[in-house]
Amino acid sequence: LGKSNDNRMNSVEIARLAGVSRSTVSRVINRYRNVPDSTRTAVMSVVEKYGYYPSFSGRVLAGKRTGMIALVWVLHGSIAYDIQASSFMVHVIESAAAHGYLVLNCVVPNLREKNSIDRVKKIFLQGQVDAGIFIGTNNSEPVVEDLINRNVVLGIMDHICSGGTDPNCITVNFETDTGERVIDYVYGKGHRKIAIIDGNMNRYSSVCRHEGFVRGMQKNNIEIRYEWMRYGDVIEEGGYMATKELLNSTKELPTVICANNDSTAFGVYRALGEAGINIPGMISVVGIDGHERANMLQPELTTFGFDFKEMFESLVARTIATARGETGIVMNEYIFSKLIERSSCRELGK
Amino acid sequence: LGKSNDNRMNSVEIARLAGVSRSTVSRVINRYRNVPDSTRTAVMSVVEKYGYYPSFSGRVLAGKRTGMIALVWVLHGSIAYDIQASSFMVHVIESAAAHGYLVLNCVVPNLREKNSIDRVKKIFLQGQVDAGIFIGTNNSEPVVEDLINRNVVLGIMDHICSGGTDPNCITVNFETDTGERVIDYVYGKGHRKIAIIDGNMNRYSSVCRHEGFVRGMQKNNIEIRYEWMRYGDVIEEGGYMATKELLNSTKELPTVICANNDSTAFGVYRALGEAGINIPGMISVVGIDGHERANMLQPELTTFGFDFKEMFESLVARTIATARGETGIVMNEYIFSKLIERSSCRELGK
DNA sequence: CTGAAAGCGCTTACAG
DNA sequence: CTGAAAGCGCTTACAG
Repeated sequence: LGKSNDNRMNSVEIARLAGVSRSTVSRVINRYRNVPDSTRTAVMSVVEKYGYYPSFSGRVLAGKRTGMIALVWVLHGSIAYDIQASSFMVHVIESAAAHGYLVLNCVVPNLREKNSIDRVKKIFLQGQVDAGIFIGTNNSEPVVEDLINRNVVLGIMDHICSGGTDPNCITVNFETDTGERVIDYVYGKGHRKIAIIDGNMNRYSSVCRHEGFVRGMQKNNIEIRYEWMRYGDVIEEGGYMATKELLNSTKELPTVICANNDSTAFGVYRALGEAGINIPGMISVVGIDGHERANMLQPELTTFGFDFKEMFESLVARTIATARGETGIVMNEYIFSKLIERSSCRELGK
Repeated sequence: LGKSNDNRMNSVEIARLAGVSRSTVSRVINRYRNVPDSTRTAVMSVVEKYGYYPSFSGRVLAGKRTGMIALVWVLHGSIAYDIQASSFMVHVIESAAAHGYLVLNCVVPNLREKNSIDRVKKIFLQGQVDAGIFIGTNNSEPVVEDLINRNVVLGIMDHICSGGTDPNCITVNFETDTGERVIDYVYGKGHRKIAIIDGNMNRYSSVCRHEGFVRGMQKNNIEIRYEWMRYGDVIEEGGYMATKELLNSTKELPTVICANNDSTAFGVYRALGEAGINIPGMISVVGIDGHERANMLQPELTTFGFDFKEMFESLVARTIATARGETGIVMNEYIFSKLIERSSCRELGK
C-alpha cells in the first residue's frame, strides 16, 4: 500500500484543522476565484502554520501539469568542460524559470544506444515532464521522431521536423548562409587559398555551413581543393585532428582556415600552435558561433556570433507555451549571425 | 476528475491485453522474483509492443522513489558563464546518473528572498525529489536548516551541520589549512610582502582560508598589513574590485597577492593588467581551486587544486544512499588540495 | 504464483 | 460558496 510520507501533512489534515473540506483546501491552494476571503484566510493560516505543500505526485496524478521540462543533452565523446555548455544550460534553466518551470537534466552520450534511448524515452513517456528541449541531436533521430509521434512536446535546436509541421515539434535553426558570409569575408580580406574544416554532417547546421562555404567559393571563383577541405566534427578535438591531417598532407599551405564553429576553431589553433604556425601571420582562422571563450584565445578569434540567450529564451518559451496548449505559436525560427571581427584573420597583401 | 493521458496505455489496459491482473503487470515491471518466465514474457511482449511506461506520478504516489535529486545552485550577482560551474553541474549530473538518478536544476540568486525560498522549499516539501544537493550556500541558511529539520535529505558543499550530526545532512568540506599552505609556499619562494584577497566571510571555506592565511603569516613572522588585506568575495568581479582598491590605497606594492580562490584571482589578473603591472615580474599571484580556466591565463596561474569530480561523486553517492535509507554512511568528508605549480608566482631574489 | 482490494494525495465536475 | 464523491495510475500486503 502507498507509503504515508512520515510527518508530512496532507489535504485532509489541513481541511480538518481549518474546518473545511478537502475540496475547499484545494480551491484555495489553486487560487480559485469563488472562495471568499474569510475562507481563504482561514485555510492559508493553517497551510502556513504547518508549512504544507501539496504532494507533487498527487497533483500531477489528478491532472495538473508537472511544471518541468527535460533538457536532453547529447554529448558525443568526452564530457565538455565547456563555457558554452554552461551558458546553454543556464539559458535553458533561466528561460524555463521565467515561466515558472524547472529543468530536469539528462546527459546522454548518443541517441542510438539502447540504454540511452530507454533513459530518454522513459522520462517523457512516464509523464515525468511536460515537454523537452533537445540539444546536440543529429538531423534524424528515431527516438526524437518516436516521441514526436507519441505527442510529446519537444523543442529542438538545429532540427527540421521530418513530418513537416508536427504541432508538437518546436524548432530553431541557423540561418542558411553563414558559410557563404564567411567566405565573402575572407575573400574581402584578400584570401584566395581557403581551407575549410567542416563539422558533423549529421547536423543540419554543419551541412548548411558546408554548402554555404562551397557556394561562397564558387561565387568568388575560388578553386575548391579537397586536400584543404576536412571534417572536424563540431568539437575541439575534431578541429585539432583535421588540421593536423591537413598540415601533414599538403605541400602548399592555405592562407586561411574557416572552421565550422568556434570549438572546432579552438582545435585548429592548437594544431597550428603545435606546428609552430603563427596566427594570423602565416594562417588566418575564422570561426562561427560567438563562443564565450573565443575572446580569450591568442589572438582573439574572429567569428560570426549568434545570440544564444535570445535563441533559448524563444525556444523554451515556445515549447512551454505549446505544452500548455496555447495556439498560434511559431513552430520554427531562424537565428542570424553577426560578424565579430577580432584579430585572427588578417588582411592579405598589406 | 483526473485527466486521462490521451493515447497513453495504463496498467489495466496492459493487464487486459496480456490476460493477467494489474498486480502481475506491476510485479513484472518492478522485477519481482516470484514471476515465472512465461508470465513475464507474456506481459513484457505487450509492454514492448505498446511502448508502455508506467506513470511516474502513479508510481510515486504509490510509494516509489522519484529517482530524482534537485541541484540547488545559489548564484549571487550575475550569472556565471563559468567553466567551473559547467563542470560542477556535469559532475553532479553524471554522478547521479551512475546511480540511476536524474537531476532537477534550480538556480536561485540567494536563499534569503521570499520568492527564492519558496521555490526551493516547494521542490522538496512537495516530494518532487528524493534529496537535494546545495552549492554556493552561506554557512547559515534558514531554508537549509528548515529542510533538514523536516527530514529532507540534503548534500551540501562547504557546510557544517548546525545540529551537529543530523542523520539527513551530508556534507563535504575543504581542508582547513589551505591558506597556511599558500603562505608557506610563497614564503618559500622568498616573498615577505604578502597581500591577501579574501573571499566571502559567509562561507566556511573563506573563513577557513582567511584564518589559514593569518596563521601562515604569524608562523613565518610576516607582518600583516591591513591595507594589503581585502575582501574580494568568491568571484572575478570581487577580486578585480579588491585589487583596484588595494592598488589605489597603498604606496608600497606587495610582491605577491594570494587570492581566496581562482575566480577571485582572475579578477586580480584583470586589475593588475589594467594597471600595467606585470605578473609575476612585479607582483606574483597564487590562487586556490584548480579552476579549469587557470591554465588559460597569461601567465598560467599557480594554484592549489581540488579534485571536484571525485568530491561530487562522493557527495552525490552519499546523499543518494542516505535517501535510499542505507546506513553507515560517512556524513562529512574533507577534500585536500594539491599544489599546481605554474608560472604566476616567481622566486624572489633570483 | 496470482488476483481483488486498499491506499497513496490530490483535483474538479456535480449537486446543492 | 462548498462538500461528497469519483477518478487519476500505480504498488503491495493479504489471501488463496
